[in-house]
Amino acid sequence: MMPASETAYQKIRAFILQGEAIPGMQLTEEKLSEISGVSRTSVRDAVRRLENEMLVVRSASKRLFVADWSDGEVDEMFTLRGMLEAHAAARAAQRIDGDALNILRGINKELKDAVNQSPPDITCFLEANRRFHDLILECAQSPRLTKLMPALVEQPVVRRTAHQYSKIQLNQSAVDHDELIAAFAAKDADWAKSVMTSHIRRAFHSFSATAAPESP
Amino acid sequence: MMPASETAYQKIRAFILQGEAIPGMQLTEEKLSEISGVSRTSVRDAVRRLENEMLVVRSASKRLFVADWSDGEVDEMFTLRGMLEAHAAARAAQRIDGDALNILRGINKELKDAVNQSPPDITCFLEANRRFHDLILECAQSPRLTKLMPALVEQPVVRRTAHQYSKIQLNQSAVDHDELIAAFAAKDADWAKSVMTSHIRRAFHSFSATAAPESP
DNA sequence: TACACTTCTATTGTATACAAAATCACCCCG
DNA sequence: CGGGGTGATTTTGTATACAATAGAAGTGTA
Repeated sequence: MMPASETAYQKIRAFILQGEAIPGMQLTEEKLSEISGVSRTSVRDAVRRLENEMLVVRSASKRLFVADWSDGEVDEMFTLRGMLEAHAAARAAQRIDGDALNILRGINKELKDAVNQSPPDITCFLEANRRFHDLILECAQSPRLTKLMPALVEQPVVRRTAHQYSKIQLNQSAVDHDELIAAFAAKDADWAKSVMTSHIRRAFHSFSATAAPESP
Repeated sequence: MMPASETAYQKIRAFILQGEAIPGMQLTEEKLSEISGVSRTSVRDAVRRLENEMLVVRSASKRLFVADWSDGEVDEMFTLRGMLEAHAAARAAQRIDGDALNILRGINKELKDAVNQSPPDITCFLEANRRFHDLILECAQSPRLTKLMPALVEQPVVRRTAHQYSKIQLNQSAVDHDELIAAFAAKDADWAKSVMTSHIRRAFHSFSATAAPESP
C-alpha cells in the first residue's frame, strides 16, 4: 500500500498536469482532500512538495492556487534547466559506466519507436524522454542537483504543447540524444555539456514557436 | 505571534547551524518537538523545509539525520551556487534601479565596518554578506531562482570555518562586492556575471584552504 | 452612495490520539 | 555459538477535532 501523502501527491499532481486545473484557480486543502481521498494532514504534506516544484503557489494569506507562468518565467525556467542539465551531462560524462550507457541506448530506442508511430505516441515519447534525462541526472551523482531539478522540469504548458510537435521536431530530440550518448561514450564532458545546452535550448524554441505561433 | 511551524524551523535550524548538532546524528520528531516547544505536527512542517535545504536528510526508512557533507559535495555545492548566483547577478545588472544600488552600497559599508573591527566581527560580516546576496537575488526577479537558492547557501561547515578567515580574505569579499556594484551601475551583465563567478570561486578556495590546511 | 465597523463564513494552523511501520533486544532452536 | 524469528519499543504516518486567522457579507451612519 502506498502512503497516503504519496497518493495525494500523485493525484493532485495529475490533476494539475493533465489540465483539469485552470491556472490561477484556488485549491483549498479540503477540496484537495476530496480529490485525493485522504485527510488534510496528508494533503498538506503533498502540497508542500508541489509548492517546491512550483506547481502550486501560495498567496500572502497562505491560500493555495494553481501556478500559472508568464512567458518570461517559462523562458527563465528553460535557461536554468539548460544550465543545470548541461552541468549534469558534464558530470555524467566523467562518471558513466557501460551499463548505464546501454540502458540509455535502450531508452532512446524506445523514444524513437514512439516517434515513428503514426501518429507519434507523445505520451510514450515524454515518458522515455523523462527516463533518459533522469538517468543522466543519476549518473551525475550529485544529490544537490537531483534535489534542484524537479522544480525545473514539469510544466503544464509545455506538456500540453508537446502534443503539437511535428515529427521532425521530435526526431531532432532523438538525434540529440544519440549525440549525447556518443559524448558519454567518449567521456568528453565539454562535448556532453554543449550538446545538452543546445538540446534544451532547441526544445525551448520549439515550444515557444508552438505555443505562440501568431506573431505580429 | 509567530506561527509554530516557523518557530520550529528557526529553532531547529539554529540547533543545526550553531553546531549543537553533530553531523550524522539522528533527530527524532519528538526530540525536535521538545527542542522547539511545539507539537510534532508543526515540527514535521519545519522538517520539510530543512529537508529541502538539505540540512537534514532522511534514511531509506524515513528516519531523520543531521546532514553531513563530503568534500566532493561541498565542492559541487559551491559550483552550483556559483552558476546560479552568477546568473542572478547577470539578470540583476539588467534590472537593478538606483535605490537598490544605494542599499547595496550601504550594506557593503556595514560589511567593511564589521571586517575592520579588531578582531573582525564575523557574525556581522556573515549577516551583511547574506543581505547583500539576497538583495541581488531579489533584483534578479526570478521566483524560480529564489526558490532554488536556499538549498545552496547555508552550510554548517562553511559557517564554522568563516571564523578563521584572515582579515585579508574578508577584505577581498568587500572588494568583490564593490566591483559588483560597479558592474551593476554600468548595467553590464557579463561583467557582473564574471565578478560573481570569481567571488564565489574564491570563497570556495578560501574555505578549502581553511578547512583542510594539512595537505601531504 | 461611500465608508467604517461588525458579524459570519471559509480556510488554514496546531495539537492530540491512534495506527502502521521499522528497529532493537531477546530467546529459542539448530 | 550463530542464525532466524518473535515480541517489545521506538519512530513515523494519518485522521480528527478544535483554534486562529483571513475574507466576505452585511449593517448602520454620515
